[in-house]
Amino acid sequence: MNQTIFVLEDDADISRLVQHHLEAAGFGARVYANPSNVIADAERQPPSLFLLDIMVPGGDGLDVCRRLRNHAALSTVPIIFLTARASENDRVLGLELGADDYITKPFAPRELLARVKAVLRRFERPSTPSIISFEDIVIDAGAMQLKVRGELATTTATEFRLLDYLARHPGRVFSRDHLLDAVWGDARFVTPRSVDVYVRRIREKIEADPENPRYLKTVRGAGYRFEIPRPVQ
Amino acid sequence: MNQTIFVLEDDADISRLVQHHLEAAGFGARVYANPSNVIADAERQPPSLFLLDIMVPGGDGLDVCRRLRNHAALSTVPIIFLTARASENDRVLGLELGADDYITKPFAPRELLARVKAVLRRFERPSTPSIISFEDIVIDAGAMQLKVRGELATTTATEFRLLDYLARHPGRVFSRDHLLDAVWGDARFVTPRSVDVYVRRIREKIEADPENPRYLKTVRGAGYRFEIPRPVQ
DNA sequence: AACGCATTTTCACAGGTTCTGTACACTCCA
DNA sequence: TGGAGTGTACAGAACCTGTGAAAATGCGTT
Repeated sequence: MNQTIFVLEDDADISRLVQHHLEAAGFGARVYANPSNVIADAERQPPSLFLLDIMVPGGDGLDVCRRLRNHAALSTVPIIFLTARASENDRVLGLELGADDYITKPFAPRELLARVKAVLRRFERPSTPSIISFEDIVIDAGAMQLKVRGELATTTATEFRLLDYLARHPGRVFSRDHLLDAVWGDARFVTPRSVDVYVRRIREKIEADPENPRYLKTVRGAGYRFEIPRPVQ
Repeated sequence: MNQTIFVLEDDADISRLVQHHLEAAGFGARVYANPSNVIADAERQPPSLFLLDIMVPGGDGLDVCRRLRNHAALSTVPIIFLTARASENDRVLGLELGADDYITKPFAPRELLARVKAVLRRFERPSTPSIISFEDIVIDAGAMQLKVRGELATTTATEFRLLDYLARHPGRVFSRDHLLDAVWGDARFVTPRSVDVYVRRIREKIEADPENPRYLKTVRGAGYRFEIPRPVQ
């Protein structure tokens, strides 16, 4: 996961609330009270989504929206508006400027999260093929199923995500920290050594000889690599 | 999905908005500012739906509607009108000419999508077969009936929609959040745990042994999957 | 407006599975 | 041989799901 959301909101109470719930749901959240900072930061590191209060002193959210939509690199990042109930006009204006959804204040945290997730899901790029296969293993991400030498192998969710991630970038070495970030996602506090444990369990499931792995190789001092096996000579 | 929608709308802001949201929702969208082009194009490749602005310079949407309805090949394609707020008259006229729904401007994207989907659902051809069946259960979406091992089983609306959705994508794992989005729709914000409750009730109805489901499987840490059962060996 | 019924939603708990830190054994390389 | 890096076993913690029941909601009828 590891998706970051930029929040533009000048009311400290609300922004704290929003930040808290976003983070509790596993998102990264950065809160801004000032329109110009949002865009500057976003240029360096585009977020997955903007949550913009329509009314912010010093240039309003509508203005930010307009600028984002005309911004080459940021025009595809979805935007959700936070609007006060009454301002029907603003709302419509926001939607016409290309916002993707709006939430009227006051809002329930659950609604906030539901809308955020729904918009993110809509924008999620129609990803890589659901099935990737190698010589004797097949990874079906859509079905969350793993086949090894013809047999269905059972995996836990984390095992599957880790294997899937590695197998989708064959040949590349990933550090434990990187894997924690990519697979575990949320800013959990997990020891890098846990990765070892999962690697072992995956090897037990996919490798004919877990002691001499063909696929999931250790790169000493660096991390792990999923390797496309060369035919046994 | 892969359904295309033709949009007749001369206001560039609005048409961009509409196009963007239709595409974000997975539809193909083609925008026209000019009535005659719409019909010409539609003759070559009929869309799944027309979205017509009632007021367009150079022959209005009402006129297009009339011509479409009298057009042999296109008379069955559903039509939704976009109307300005006040013009009650236009609205009535549009519906009398055979439009299937209307949306008053200004509108929320959510409303647009909801209406588009609703109309498409109404017009859905047997292209997505109304009946899907497995070894010992038959789901008849048209009749909203469920048959289990020959017996008619009664279901509530939500139970049926959930089962239908899962069964139409057999083998795929869906998270609770995804299911809420797909089955419950846009208006409600319920706990993901509610999905569990419905799954249980569906199992009680379709599974011979609800404790060991053959069809509706739990994928721990991920969600649920409707599985095509393999013959018992 | 009030009522009853069916459906939907929430909640809390129990039981089971999965996750994770730790400790220690092992391997590799200088 | 020593030290850093890696593999493994294990047990408690954390998490997830199923379940029963109650509360809330919706809906048509009286």
